[in-house]
Amino acid sequence: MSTVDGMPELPEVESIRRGLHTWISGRTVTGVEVRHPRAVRRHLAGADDFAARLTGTTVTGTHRRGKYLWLQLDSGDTLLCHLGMSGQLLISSPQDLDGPHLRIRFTWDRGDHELRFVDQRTFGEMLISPNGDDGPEHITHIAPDVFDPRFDVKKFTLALRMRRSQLKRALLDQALISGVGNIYADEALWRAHIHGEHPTDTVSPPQVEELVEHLRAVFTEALAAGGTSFDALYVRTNGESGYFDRSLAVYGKQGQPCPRCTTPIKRVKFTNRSSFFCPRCQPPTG
DNA sequence: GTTGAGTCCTGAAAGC
DNA sequence: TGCTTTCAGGACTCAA
Repeated sequence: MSTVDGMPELPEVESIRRGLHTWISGRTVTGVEVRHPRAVRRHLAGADDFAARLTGTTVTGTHRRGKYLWLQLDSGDTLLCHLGMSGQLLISSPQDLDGPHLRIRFTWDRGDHELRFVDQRTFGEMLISPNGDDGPEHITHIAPDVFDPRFDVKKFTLALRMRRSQLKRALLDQALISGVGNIYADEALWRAHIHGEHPTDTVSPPQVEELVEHLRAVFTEALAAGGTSFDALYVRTNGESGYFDRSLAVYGKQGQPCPRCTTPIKRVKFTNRSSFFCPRCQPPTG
């Protein structure tokens, strides 16, 4: 059996954003050291340009959409970040050992702490993106998440019903609704008693409203718990692991009793990953 | 418009 | 025991 990794989803990213805001809002970047070029692979001008354009800028705000996090800079640009599978943003003492997966180090005008982008699997990345009317220009295709004031459940329902796809697949499409990953998709679908393979074009408006409410609830609970963690890959900005995994009902629980009806949770293959559901509470017909 | 396969990468687990 | 192979997982690209 392979390990189940806890990848940063919306609650984890929001938890990190809040931690970052406290530490670096109003601070000026004095140095950037890119330790691995892959960490800035989408910053096409390269690591040196990345460092040069950040050095001397001041952080004026911290923002998030879905799983993307960005720092607003006084230069008019944003420092955009996606944590990928295993990314961490650590507030570290300069005396702390670097560790093998340090990708980028930021130093600040107050030299008591530095920010470290640490990422074992290097699926995470950072880039400088111009700030447009709709946030960083590189993520204009990313839909609002369920906490965004611009999120419109009626529009979302309409978009879903116009698709000829399956519900879980649609939930993971960041261009349709952002911030939902494999874990919370399974949890919200279980709470809503809906099978992930339910056709999108026959899902009812009340079903979508209920699903969205469950997404908000599961995110809120995870955020209160500090994020989900299955192993050492995910830690908050101060290095503490989250612990929401104790509250998960179905994700990673194959063979264990459904918390509602005690039917063993099933695991099925889903586009190179896994889906977990209760075959009784979430019948395939929806 | 939608799906599926491939790509990136690491390390744990499985297989031999 | 120790080596090799397999695999997960998000976002993106490309082909069908």
